[in-house]
Amino acid sequence: MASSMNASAESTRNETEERLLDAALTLFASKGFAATSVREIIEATGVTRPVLYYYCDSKQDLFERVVRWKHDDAYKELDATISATRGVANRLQAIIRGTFAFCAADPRVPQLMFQTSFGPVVSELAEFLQAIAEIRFGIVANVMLEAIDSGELHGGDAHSLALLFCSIMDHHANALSRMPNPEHKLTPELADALVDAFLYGVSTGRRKTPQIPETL
Amino acid sequence: MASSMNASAESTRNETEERLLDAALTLFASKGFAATSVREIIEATGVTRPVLYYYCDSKQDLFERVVRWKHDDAYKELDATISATRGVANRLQAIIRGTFAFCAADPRVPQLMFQTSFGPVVSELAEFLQAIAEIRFGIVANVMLEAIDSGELHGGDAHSLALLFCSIMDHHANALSRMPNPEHKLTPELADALVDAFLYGVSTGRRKTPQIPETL
DNA sequence: ACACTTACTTAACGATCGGTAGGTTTCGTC
DNA sequence: GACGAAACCTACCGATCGTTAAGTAAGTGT
Repeated sequence: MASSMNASAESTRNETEERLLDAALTLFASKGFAATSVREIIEATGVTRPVLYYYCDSKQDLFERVVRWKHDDAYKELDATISATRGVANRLQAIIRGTFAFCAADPRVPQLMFQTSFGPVVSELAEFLQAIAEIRFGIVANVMLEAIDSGELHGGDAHSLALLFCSIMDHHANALSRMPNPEHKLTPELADALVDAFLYGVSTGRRKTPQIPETL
Repeated sequence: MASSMNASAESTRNETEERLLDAALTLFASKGFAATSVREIIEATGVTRPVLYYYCDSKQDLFERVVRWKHDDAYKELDATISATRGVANRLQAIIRGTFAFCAADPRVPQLMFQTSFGPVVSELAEFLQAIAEIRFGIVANVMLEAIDSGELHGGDAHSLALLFCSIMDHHANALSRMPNPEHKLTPELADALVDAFLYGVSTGRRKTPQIPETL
């Protein structure tokens, strides 16, 4: 006892609250919303149940805070790198490198994030998660739009190309973060190679322009 | 009642059992394993709870049967089309067209299938689902291996290229099957365009060969 | 007539779920 | 040293969970 001489007290967030969020992140990321009980979360944190409800309104509220917490970090970084970069190749490289670095640093993040877009629908959370996902997608779609307008890209509309690029990026981030040592797999080298594959394809044969139909 | 004069009575499967599996598919696909209760399943089927346990050992057993049921259908079709086709472009086209058609015919299938690989880990099911996923991936990886050996593809090893292709195919199948009217979106035209994008890229600029590092 | 299987029923089991009422300690402020 | 807010506790709530015991009605073979 009396061990928590925490000098920082950064922002208004308590140390207990932080541990609660962190434990919730771990469990929600690996087991999902429905399969994770508040009892598991409080046991992992080392507090009693009313403490959790002292900091959060409900299990759902806790989940949303965990998602927003990590998503906001990722989103800010992404937005900053894009406005500091010119040219579609460089921008896509920045996006995917940043995403990989973020996911490699904490594999729980992609595991949480992607289960919300690929996993089962949690009806209470659907609206909230939809909005979160659209922010991210919108950023990429904007990059594509500018690149089409400037003649750097072709083969589909901005939405289709964004979906294609996010396919590649997200699927790799997701799949590799679930394997052992994701930090050795989600490398800048892989990121760059995937951008090249997106831009130039992997065929040895003569070039041909894809015509992706509008998906929206 | 008495409306279901189903002539087939195929195999040994009872009509009640079939309805049970179908209701389970609907619910597991949309809400996931943990969030779906056996009570919901039996209510949707219109039977009592012991009937479910008459046909299945447990909730887990029911889930595995539902997954195997649909997966086996998809897998057989896939395997057949590949061995009947030559050349990587044609084979990939056959794979993705078949997958899209299968997903468009019943959007519950991809929703169930992908939540098992991208969704939260259900520890009791992890091993079973891992094996299922590897069958599918292995088929694609084999196609890539042959195409690399024959000099049709470059830019990475078979495993990496399979991961890249599955990224594109699976993500589109998943995302579009969750939108309204998936049957109008998961079209052969989209399938073909995605194969082209995989092979030739979407850049207007000069060609360049990607070098995807090994991810395994 | 009897046994046996198939396809169900009603009624309940213990365990766990999310959430809370109400009391206690700690601590800065006046 | 009185006082309220913040941070926590014990103990319990009703609801729902997966699962089962025990019984029944209808057919089927002998």
